[in-house]
Amino acid sequence: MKNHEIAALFERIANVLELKGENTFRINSYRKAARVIGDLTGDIEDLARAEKLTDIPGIGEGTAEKIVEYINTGKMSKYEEVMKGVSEETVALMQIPGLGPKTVAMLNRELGIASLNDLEKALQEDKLQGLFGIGDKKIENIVKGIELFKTSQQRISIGMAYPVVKRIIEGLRHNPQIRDIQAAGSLRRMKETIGDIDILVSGTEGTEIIKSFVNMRGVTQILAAGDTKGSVRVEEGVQVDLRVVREDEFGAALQYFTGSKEHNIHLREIAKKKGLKISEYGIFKGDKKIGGQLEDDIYKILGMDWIPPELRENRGEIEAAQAGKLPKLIEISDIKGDLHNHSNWSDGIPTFEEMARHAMKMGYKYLVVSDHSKSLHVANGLKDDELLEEIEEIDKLNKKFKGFTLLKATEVDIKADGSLDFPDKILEKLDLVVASIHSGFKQGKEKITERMIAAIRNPYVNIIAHPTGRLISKREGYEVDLDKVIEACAETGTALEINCFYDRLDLNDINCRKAKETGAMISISTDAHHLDQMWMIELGVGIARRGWLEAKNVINTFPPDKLKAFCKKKRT
DNA sequence: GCCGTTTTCGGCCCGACTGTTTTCAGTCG
Repeated sequence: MKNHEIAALFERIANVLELKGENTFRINSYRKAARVIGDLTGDIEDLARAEKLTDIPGIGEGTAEKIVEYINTGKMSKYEEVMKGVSEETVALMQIPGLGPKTVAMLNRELGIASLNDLEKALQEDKLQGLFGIGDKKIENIVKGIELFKTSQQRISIGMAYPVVKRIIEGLRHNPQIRDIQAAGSLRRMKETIGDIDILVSGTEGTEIIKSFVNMRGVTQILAAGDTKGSVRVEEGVQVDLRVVREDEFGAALQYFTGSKEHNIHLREIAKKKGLKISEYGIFKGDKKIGGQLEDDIYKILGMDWIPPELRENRGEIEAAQAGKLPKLIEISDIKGDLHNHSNWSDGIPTFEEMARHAMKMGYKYLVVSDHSKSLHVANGLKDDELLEEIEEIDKLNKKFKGFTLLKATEVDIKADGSLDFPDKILEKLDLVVASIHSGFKQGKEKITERMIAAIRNPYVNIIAHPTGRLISKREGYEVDLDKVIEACAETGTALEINCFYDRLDLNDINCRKAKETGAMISISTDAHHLDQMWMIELGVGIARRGWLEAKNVINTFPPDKLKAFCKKKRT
């Protein structure tokens, strides 16, 4: 699948054209093309073969030709043409905050600066002084920008940002000057990584609110503290911005600061065609404000349904909302249990009983105990007889519970040759089987795909855990043909997992949507090794919502009997 | 480069801030 390669090429073309001062609308169309191709759920080569490329919004004749050229020859002449005389390093300079295309182009033209090294050297030698449009302040800002670029490039996982937001909102909620408080930005959209955290407040006495915000526990550095905006760094290393807006503007501001940028641009285009205007202050007809207190105002006035934040990525949600065809997204309250957890029998901390009590407190009807299997020595994987013993213990314990069941399971290793780490005659004694890959990551794509499909075809395997093996910003996943895996799951009645652990979030949103479209079921599970990790189910539900999933697509929304029937069906 | 319930040509999202200049370009979210 070449989707990401092609998207990256268009993104690079856009960056270089920007540096070269090309027409901004042309640049934006390359960016848009890059974005829609990156978001496609299908294979772009299939679309090219079917001559359907121009059906994709944002792809016209010109772009389609370039895609076809790349698919057929492995080259894109437009890309090679624009890259002449420009280095990637020069283009990368535009990522430094405060340096845009105009400044980078000017520095390159006047001083031959083509890399970060060149720029730092020129700064040391005071060479920027006296250039057109460059004053002392600008130089100071470039120095600061470089520092910022070096230190704070990384986005953090939503799992790290989420507790920070909860803490801040809890801490401020009781402040009498505050009427509404709500996280915005990519966190509200439940994106898997977060750049910085945006929190929006409506209320009077902005100065007072900001003051209590910047003096909160956990704040390590105050970056700004005015009367409408405060900005701090917290001990987790992330920047948090708090904005105070008027009550009658809260909805419009929330809509605006939630984004995504692409979603908002599309909405404003629609508004413009209707003779309206949207800004962070409201929705306007001429000079007259016709809405903005509620977020719903904006969508309603534009003639569409309110769109859940997780869908706001300009991936077709606006068209669906106009047609009244948005999915009824899964809610956290639909979840009846967690289907992947570890106890102190393998590498987890809690006992069975502690796990069960915690699950009941969360309102669950069932919880799966799925300890590791024997090959995974590092995780103290269970031997055959230990698993049989575990089954007996759980059976005994279950007699104590009413309206709740611990389900007997394993997270069985899919071994390097595709066989499973326990024989079928043991697996058949379990309520449910989770299977996953923990070894042989370096095998080729074909081999890994084969291994997985062999596991999927086993009649006892119900869930494939963390299907791609990626760890966010630590490790790429193993190579696997996920399309084939999804098809095999759909065909056999096997579920794919959204692993909720904050550095996994695997499947991701786009693959979830693909699974839904193909007809494969999903399990949302935490892979918790500790009771304090079971809350992460919220992250998984967020990813599921981003993947357009409804409760009916997710097996752990099923009541106990229906879940059991789902697992049994494969065995018959 | 894309796109069309005013358009096949002439548009293409909005507002704030900053630093530089002397009315505005560049950058950002």
